[in-house]
Amino acid sequence: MNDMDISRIEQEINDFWNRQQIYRVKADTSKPKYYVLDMFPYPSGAGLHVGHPLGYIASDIISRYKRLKGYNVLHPMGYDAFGLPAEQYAIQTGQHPAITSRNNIERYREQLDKIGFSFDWSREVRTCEPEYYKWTQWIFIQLYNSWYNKDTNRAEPVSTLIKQFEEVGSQVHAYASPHEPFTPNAWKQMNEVGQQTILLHYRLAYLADSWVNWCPALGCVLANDEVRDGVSERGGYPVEQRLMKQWSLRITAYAERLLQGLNAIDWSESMKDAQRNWIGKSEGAYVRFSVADTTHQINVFTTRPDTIFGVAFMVLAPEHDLVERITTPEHKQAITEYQKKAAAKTERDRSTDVKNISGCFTGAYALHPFTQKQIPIYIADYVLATYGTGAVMAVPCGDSRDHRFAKHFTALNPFVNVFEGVDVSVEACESKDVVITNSDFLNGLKAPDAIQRCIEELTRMGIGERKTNYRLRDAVFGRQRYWGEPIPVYYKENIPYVLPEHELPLRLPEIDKYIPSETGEPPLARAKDWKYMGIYEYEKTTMPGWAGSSWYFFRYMDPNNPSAFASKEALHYWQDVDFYLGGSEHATGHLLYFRFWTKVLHDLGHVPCDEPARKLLNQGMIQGISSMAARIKGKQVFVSNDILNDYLTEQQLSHDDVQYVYADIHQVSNQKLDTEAFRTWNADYSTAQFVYNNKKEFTVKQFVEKMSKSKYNVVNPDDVVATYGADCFRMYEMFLGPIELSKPWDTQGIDGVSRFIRKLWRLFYNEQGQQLIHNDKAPAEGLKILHRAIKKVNEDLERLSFNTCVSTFMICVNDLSANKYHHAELLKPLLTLLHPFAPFISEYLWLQSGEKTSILDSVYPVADESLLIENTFEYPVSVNGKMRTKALFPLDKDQKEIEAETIQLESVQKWMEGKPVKKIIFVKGRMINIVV
RNA sequence: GCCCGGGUGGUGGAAUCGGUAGACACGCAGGACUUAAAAUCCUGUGGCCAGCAAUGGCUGUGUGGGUUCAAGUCCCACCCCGGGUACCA
Repeated sequence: MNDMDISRIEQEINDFWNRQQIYRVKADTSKPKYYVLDMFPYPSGAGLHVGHPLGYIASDIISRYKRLKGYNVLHPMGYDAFGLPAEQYAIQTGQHPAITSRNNIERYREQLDKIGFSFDWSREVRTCEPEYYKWTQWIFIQLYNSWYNKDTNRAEPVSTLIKQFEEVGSQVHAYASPHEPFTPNAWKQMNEVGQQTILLHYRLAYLADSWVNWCPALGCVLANDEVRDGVSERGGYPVEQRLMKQWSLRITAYAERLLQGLNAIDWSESMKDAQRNWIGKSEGAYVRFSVADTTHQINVFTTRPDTIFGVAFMVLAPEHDLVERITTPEHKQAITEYQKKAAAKTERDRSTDVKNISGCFTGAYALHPFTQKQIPIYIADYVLATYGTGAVMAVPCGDSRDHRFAKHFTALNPFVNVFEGVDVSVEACESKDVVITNSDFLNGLKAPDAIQRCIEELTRMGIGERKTNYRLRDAVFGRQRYWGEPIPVYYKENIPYVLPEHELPLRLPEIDKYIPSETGEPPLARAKDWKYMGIYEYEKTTMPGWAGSSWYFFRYMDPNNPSAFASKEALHYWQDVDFYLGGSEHATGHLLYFRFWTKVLHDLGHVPCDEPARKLLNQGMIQGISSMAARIKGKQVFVSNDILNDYLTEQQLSHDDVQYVYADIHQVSNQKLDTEAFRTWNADYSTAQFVYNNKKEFTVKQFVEKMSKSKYNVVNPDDVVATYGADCFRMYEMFLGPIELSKPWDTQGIDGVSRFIRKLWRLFYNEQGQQLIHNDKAPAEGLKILHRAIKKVNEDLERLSFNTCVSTFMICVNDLSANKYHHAELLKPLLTLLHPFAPFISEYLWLQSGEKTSILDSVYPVADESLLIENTFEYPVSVNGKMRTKALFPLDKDQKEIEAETIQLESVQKWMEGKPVKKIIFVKGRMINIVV
């Protein structure tokens, strides 16, 4: 080959790898296993854009690196194929989502194949295939058939719960939904319906009422995302909060273990923080307040029982059960109106908007447990029904929301301040570093002591107790959608029963339209004759998007197993994920559920590991750069953005006369628009006139936003690969910056990587296409160049700094080129070192240099430290902390001598200005600082 | 609002443990080669000031304070941008 023909090389090497089936992996006990996993993509209709492969490239580098280091690497890929966009598309076009999903997957596969990933495609999974979701349903059944035993601290089969019911009745130590207590005898005498109803309160998958955003016009529940200003984003219909009976998973039983488990895994602290905050453990107390003149009690959770003497009012969530019962007749109307207003807001709006304080007095009063004083009871939307007990004791001096509320309602002023020597007139004091006063038996105690003392007293009086609360809520599992896993449940006398395992999968039935039924039921209600055994109604909701992704990593271990979700052998060999890579936006969704399911499966003895992923890396997003051309409103006149102001002045126009329109990113280079391409791109612009700057250029305004078709800023990896080759694309994505940061895609700079690859090529071939590589002994300087790179790349890969690896390769190749080093002893280890980043060219040059087997079977180079030892160091010399000069000293030279010589340096003397030396800071091999 | 990130030249970024700020690239400017262009190669390139020049000085990591012999890095306060906020995936 005369010169580098990248597409031919990539083709040739791809064929070579395919012939060898080089990415097929099997359990092999002679090697240590290493499981590298990417968060699998949702196959959207838009195809892959340049942002998707970022993480896949990084994980592919790790996979190849580990393989070269002797590990048996599992590196699979699949598709998270159930989801809303496909369903939305189906609603609009009538196309079955299975078909669009299949097409999208095909397109994804084509794109992925071009980038040279080492995926073992024989292990591909698709969550929407019955062979896969059979096992998602199977896991649901395991959840349904389990309860959480607080004594053994794990999930157990419901059979052990029934045994305990027979012995101790509802005294069993379990995580359960609230229900009436019962005795062992009462249990035994219950009929089937009664027993099943009780059991549902304990199952890890259970039916319960949950608050949802219900949109009557669309006949479905909406995500907070899909609701804006109280109306649906689609169509603008009103949305209300409604209680709905839904399947939920009892993740709260695992709150403490999910929290503790974080200590044992190598995830970033920020990711762990996000999960810790989400779980939201807080320690405090339950306190029961009686409602004056009634038998009702308001149970509140508080983390600050020490401030109980500062309670100025009570606040219930507008949805709280007691509201109806305690509101006095004269306040009824106002309360009902307020409830309606609150119901129109999403939970997010309610907790976000702290500036608009609102609330409504119920007319009822609670009694202070210690003073028996009357405390007014309000409802307010800042109290959420879903957190704690849905009621708070409001202490204006100690809580900023309560403080704002009190300031807003003059009737609540003045309020008691229970903190000694703290001014709370302007804002609340939330610190626990305070001494309590105005508080009877708590007076003089520090807050932490007062908390303990108060809980003791509440417990003694039987009106409260110590309580650990979690913000984490049970996960609602049912969706009013079509394109998801059917929940394998049927109803008999209104009691849900799960399908027998041997009848799985319960296939998604065909329906005529992908919208709710005429009666407002979920789409599955449209399925004709869809009944269990032809008699019993099936569950009509489907599973959420996260169901299939909560366990997929197990399926990759044994993807085609028809009789188990994965064999015991496969699970035992592959265990867990060693390296997991995906976006940080999954912090509190997927990553929590995936840990939860793993723990449940572990408790039930199905999998060996308790945590799914030992190590996690979050890659950032690649954003798009949008370009907009300035156009004079109502005219076909476009003005170069850099001279826009001058033009406007000249024409006596203002900025209001300017309208910016999108230009396609492909017509723009270096902020300059190809005006001819722009003109032909859109028929509307065919008569456009352009006002150029004095260089005859037309510049556009550019800014960063999410990559999206409608913004004309999508860059497709295929185009980049076609122009520059896969190796260059891979290296450039890594070169862009730290993997975990988000950054806009900009091809400025890709030429540098492309030049690097050509430079590498020139180490092997001259312009005439003659091989330059030879077997002479490499000089010490050459070895030093190589081993410096080996050391740095190894270190950087271990700390996942991919961008600096690329720089290191550039430095190495620059140095080798400058010295005209073409020794095989230098170049061949370099190829192996480079292989994870640039698999095609490294494999090609490897084979061309006479090797018969793949570079993937070569030995990864190890840095020889002895080659890198330096004898001297050029010390930066500072005087009073300012760097003034440099001085070269042997590294083994005595510190005293160096100090003495340094002081004598002319430039040092100059800056010392004759002042006496106070101190000399000497850090060997780093710096010298002279303090005068 | 709350939680989690981030802010360094014209641009992407480097500086791993508190120790030479700007590695490596892009871009730009100048030069070589060429009939010309592309490609390639060489030189310069944070800003300001002085000097013909070598060079020297000042300044500089979002803003304002602080700790330290020494701060991009640590602490306090603030500003701006991105992500999440429980039915988008």
